Amino acid sequence: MTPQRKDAARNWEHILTVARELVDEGTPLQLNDVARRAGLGVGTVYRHFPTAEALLETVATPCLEELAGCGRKGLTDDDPWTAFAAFLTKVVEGQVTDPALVKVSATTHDVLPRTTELKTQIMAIGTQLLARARDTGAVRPDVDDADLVPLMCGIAYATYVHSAGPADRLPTARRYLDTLLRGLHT
Amino acid sequence: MTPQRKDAARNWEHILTVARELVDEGTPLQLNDVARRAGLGVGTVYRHFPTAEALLETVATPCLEELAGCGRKGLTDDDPWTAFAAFLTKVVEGQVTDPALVKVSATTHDVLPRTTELKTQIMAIGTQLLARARDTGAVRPDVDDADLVPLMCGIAYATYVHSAGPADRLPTARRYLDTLLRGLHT
Amino acid sequence: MTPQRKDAARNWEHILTVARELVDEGTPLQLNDVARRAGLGVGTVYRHFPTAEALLETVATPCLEELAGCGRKGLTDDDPWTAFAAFLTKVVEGQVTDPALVKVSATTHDVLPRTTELKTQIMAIGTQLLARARDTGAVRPDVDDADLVPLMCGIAYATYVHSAGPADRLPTARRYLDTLLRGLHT
Amino acid sequence: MTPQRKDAARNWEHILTVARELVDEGTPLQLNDVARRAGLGVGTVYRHFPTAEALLETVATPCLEELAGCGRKGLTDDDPWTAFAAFLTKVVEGQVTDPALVKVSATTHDVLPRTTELKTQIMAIGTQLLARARDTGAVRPDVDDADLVPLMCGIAYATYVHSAGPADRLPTARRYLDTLLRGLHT
DNA sequence: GATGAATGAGACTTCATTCAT
DNA sequence: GATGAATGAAGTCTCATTCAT
Repeated sequence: MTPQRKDAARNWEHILTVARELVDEGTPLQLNDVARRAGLGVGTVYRHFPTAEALLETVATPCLEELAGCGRKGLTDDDPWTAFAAFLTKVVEGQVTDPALVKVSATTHDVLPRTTELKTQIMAIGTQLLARARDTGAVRPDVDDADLVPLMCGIAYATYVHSAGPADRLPTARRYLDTLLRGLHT
Repeated sequence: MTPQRKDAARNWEHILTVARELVDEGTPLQLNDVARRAGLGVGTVYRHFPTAEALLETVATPCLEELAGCGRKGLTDDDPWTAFAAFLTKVVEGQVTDPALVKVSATTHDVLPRTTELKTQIMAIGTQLLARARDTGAVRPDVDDADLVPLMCGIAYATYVHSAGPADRLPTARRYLDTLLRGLHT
Repeated sequence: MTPQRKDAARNWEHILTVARELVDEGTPLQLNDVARRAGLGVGTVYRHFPTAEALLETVATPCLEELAGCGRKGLTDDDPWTAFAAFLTKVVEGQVTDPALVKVSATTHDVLPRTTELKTQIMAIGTQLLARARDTGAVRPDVDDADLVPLMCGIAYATYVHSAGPADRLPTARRYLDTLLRGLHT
Repeated sequence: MTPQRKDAARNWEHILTVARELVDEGTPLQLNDVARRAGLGVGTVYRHFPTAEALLETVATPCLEELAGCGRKGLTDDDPWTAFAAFLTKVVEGQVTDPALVKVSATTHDVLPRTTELKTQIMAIGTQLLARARDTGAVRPDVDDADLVPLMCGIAYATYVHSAGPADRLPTARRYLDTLLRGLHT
């Protein structure tokens, strides 16, 4: 996936950096835009990322990887409920910090295999954490695995609707998640 | 608001019907599109609805009115918590039945005065219902008035992310809201 | 030309008043606009004035008539040069006071017979005043009748290019005309 | 300003040629029109010239440059009055040969920096030539620098009002300017 | 590989005019 | 006669994508 030639690799990185900036600004990702800001030809951007979705997913990939990592660590945590809650907190924090993550999470259809793979892993981890917590009787039977991602997206969305600026977001999101978790806890 | 002439009134209704369909399909409202589907000239649509937002808000208006009505009735309910919960349920059901409602609710800036008026009413009702419930000690202090709309939008969003088709939506939304309400309840 | 029925006559007047306002504001004359401002249906405006040009010419008519009147009086003036200069001054003052006049004067093709008639009269008067002035030897042979209207339009145009607002216009136009007249005088 | 690639340069020239034709025909410059006539996509025209004004100013640029050049030469002329008169003649001839020039001159707001620069230069030259002529006592104090551009535009406008076709224009304009100059001369 | 010019569909909007009521 | 709703051509502009250089 990562190109061979050194300059190509440099371009690839640069495009990603620019895309990250645009996403963080809330600007819709347009490949032309990215190219202009990156000081590259449109064609170059298209060569590296055939569609805007591909670019968006690539932008989101590191965050997805980090979440997967956190989740894996959480699986070794002794207290199932704490592990579960901590994981969801990570997810929500990620989504609220990174608009790319909400978009990618909310979609069923991915364009990059890597995205699907990571989303599957995260789903699986969520499923396990939920199962473990449920086994200890800490979780009510109201939700199942398929609800986790939607609920996290919902909290992120609520946060965006509520917040004036990026600064408010983290505390708001935590507050909303806490309320939800209390609802889930036995 | 509704025009006087019979043919104009018919067109107005027709445009609204078509817009409703598009909204329900999830298609972004474009006035040209509406015109084409309605078999009307673009100008006609623009005459009735100067912008897509105006049309969207008009589509959402009946639902907003219904919600306001329900809410007013809820204020007379004896049990504050039940009234509060019932109102939020209505709101979420509305949003999940009608995508227009989520969009209109999630925006701060309205183009129709009527929309602002209704949203203000609904907000006021929510505020009162929340205050009454809180006064009886039924509600934790985690949330305040400004959280109600975002949370309802969040639940609707979560529902859309989760659901395969419109059919799943109502039960899912209720389930999510119930969980949230349990988190809010003392 | 003037309609029979009293209400029709009233409408006719009203349309004209509104059109006058728009012209004075520098707004391009649009029959829809006129109708809206007049609180009348478009159809009514169209009935009275089939085209924007017809309306514009009608707006300009009183000024044209006044100019014709002034000119006729000027023909009886004893001093041919003074009469000539005074007439051109009137014309320029009219054009600079009334944007409709420049437009109507600058066009060859009129839509109302009355306009053509008045423009012809004014032309004829200009021709005579010029001839009389020339006969006394007061005017250089540089210009002929066909130059009078263009030159007056040119001065009006120069004035509009120069001026910040309507207030500056009259003195500027007079200054420009004086210079021109000095150039014409023997 | 001119693009690097050969085909792009060709298009740029072609667009300019077409625009020139439209301007000469008296057709208002519309980018769509230009594209159609040039057999190019609209986007191509927009890429080269973001607005109709930008295109119009680019069309006018060569004439403006030539005028600036003439003016600079005129500053070295021994006879201030002749130099002044000759410069104004050039200006008027330019405006009457090229309708773009009148429009660009009559506007205060330019979109291309180059246009502003050239107009400023020409203004400065006019100011100096006028000052020099006035210092020798050759010019009446009736006009000042701010009148030069409006007066030239006025003469051009008068010429367009007068003339049947392009052929008449040059002699007419010269005649009008001569008369004006006589009015300015001591 | 990199470039960025070209493309043209399509969205948005305005407006002169017609014609049903 | 009066009304104003309807029309749709035409203008403006944007943007995703292709392809010649």
